[in-house]
Amino acid sequence: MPELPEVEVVRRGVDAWVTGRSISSVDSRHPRTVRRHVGDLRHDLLGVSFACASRRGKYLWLPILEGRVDEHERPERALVVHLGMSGQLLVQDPQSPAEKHLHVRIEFDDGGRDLRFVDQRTFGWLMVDELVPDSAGGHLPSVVAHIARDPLDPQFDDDHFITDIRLRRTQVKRALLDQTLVSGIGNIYADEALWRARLHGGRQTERLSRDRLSDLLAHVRAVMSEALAQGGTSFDSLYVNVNGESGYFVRSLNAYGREGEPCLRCGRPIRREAFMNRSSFSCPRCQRRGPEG
DNA sequence: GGGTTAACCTGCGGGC
DNA sequence: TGCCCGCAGGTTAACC
Repeated sequence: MPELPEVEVVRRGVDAWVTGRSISSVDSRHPRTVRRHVGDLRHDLLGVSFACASRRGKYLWLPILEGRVDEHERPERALVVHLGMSGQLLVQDPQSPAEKHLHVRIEFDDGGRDLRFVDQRTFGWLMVDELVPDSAGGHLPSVVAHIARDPLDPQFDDDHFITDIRLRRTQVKRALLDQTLVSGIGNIYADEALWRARLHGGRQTERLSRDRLSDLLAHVRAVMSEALAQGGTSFDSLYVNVNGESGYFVRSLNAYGREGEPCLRCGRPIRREAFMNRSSFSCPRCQRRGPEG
């Protein structure tokens, strides 16, 4: 399940392998994968090259350089990628066989490794989109404009976030998963940050103090930074970096997926509850629903 | 208009 | 062995 740390690992890999190379062919095999794209992906990408890969939350994009690589050219379009739940961006030897769920393959005129979008559940997608100005003088794809900055973004405004989340008057886990409030957090890291902050996800945001929310935000940053350092979280082959390798952070999870196992702080069995059509994992003693928790 | 829910999708594991 | 069902969850359209 790619959340911010996993997407950042992929961004770094794509950036290292793909930047500056000229595209010689585009093979799009699945209509859902480019479903948001209004033009012809092949027509839009043939002959162009990519500038340095960028990311906001779980969205990744490769700015398009229309002509020869020129550091002074300001890209006006980008190839935007969202991995969904099971999407993978792989950098492969052109001779290696097609993956079972290979949906898009991009080859380069230097004959080196190609770029492949593989996705079992087809929740992921990619598209070419125009770049629009952001609030800080930079540019980002228009489809990403409604997404909030992520907690690892140097320009993330903590005070603004804490004010906004309290105004929402909703449950704190619901708010953490709302990408328009703060981006990059999915079910796994939401549960992990809440466990570290000793907060139950069902607590109402307007009843939490600014200090409590600031502490939660610090835990969000900590758990994501640690996961990033370990290459992300992998439960199976569904999440891998561009070389097909899994991360190791699953070994460091304290709550997610540990139903019935002892809490590493107090020893009580971790509970699983249904929440927003998915599962939430928490400690019944450390993370109480009441205001005293 | 903002909060909430269901649908999208495929593979896997458990139960029968 | 094979079938059926539930589960996994990011995003968004539709609903309240």
